[in-house]
Amino acid sequence: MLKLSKKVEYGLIAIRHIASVNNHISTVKEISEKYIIPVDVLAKVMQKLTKGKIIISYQGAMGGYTLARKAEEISVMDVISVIEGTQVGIAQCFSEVPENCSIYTNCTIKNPLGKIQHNLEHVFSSMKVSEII
Amino acid sequence: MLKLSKKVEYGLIAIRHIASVNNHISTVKEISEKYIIPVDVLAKVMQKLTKGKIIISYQGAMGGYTLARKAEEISVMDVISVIEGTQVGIAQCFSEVPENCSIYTNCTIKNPLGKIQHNLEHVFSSMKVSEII
DNA sequence: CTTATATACGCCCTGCGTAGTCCTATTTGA
DNA sequence: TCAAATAGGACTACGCAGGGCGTATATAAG
Ligand code: SF4
Ligand code: SF4
Repeated sequence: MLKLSKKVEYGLIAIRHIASVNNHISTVKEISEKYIIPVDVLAKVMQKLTKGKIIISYQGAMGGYTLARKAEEISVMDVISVIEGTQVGIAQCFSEVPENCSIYTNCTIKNPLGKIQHNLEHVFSSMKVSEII
Repeated sequence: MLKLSKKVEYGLIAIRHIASVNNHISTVKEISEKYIIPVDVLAKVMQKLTKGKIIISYQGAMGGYTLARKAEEISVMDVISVIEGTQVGIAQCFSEVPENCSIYTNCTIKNPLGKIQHNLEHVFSSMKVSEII
């Protein structure tokens, strides 16, 4: 609970790696071997990051990935939300339509939790990839 | 992912309820009916909160629960860690022995994540139950 | 001393999300 | 044409969240 998924961690490691080699093109194979990450899992993470416009993919031989923008402009929050796909929320009513929660109308803590949610988002958004190199 | 468990939400709702009736004794039945919470689930949550010294239980007829200390002295973090039992950590290496993570030695992001972890703990610790009434 | 009302606590079931493997298609440089 | 890469779907194994049940124990009230 409250734990980041391995996919997110793998994504951060990969992005940090690319940034650390001055944004030179890097392959999944290279990264997965260096950090001992299952290659298929990392591959799909990279695909999501590509779709999320965080990295750029180059197909074919000599292909690989580079960052789509500067490391200072990529936040941990960006990475999480792109990989996770769904809206990141500390509670169901923040990540889906509120009415999905069966006790929404009776819930007395959604407002205070909203405040926490806001603070959480700030923590994740203010940490940029450039700070983790 | 990154979501609070229902148990934690139920615990917070219950504690807030007891605080809102000026710490008068409240029963599981009463709370579960008022907020439409499965009674068995709430019961076990209350038992954990009792063991964690956050609330006090009174057994037998006319029994129930009251807070063990003032609402200003109960943080959301207290509730989470007592209900969750295990150490709350944003990543495996923070909630269990670090060596459990197979890539611990190669991991380049554990330090920055540690900073986030610290900030997170601060967010949860600084929100007290007295603020959610 | 009996009964009704509580908490205490263990077992089990079900669904879903996570992590991972395998396989195939497509792109592209040499 | 071939080899190296990305793209992406199908499938499995496992653990945990959420909840349902059954039973034991404590105690106030009659
Ligand atoms: S409504 Fe209350 S209980 Fe339902 S998800 Fe939001 S916070 Fe949790
Ligand atoms: S070591 Fe790196 S990968 Fe392993 S848990 Fe800690 S942060 Fe995640």
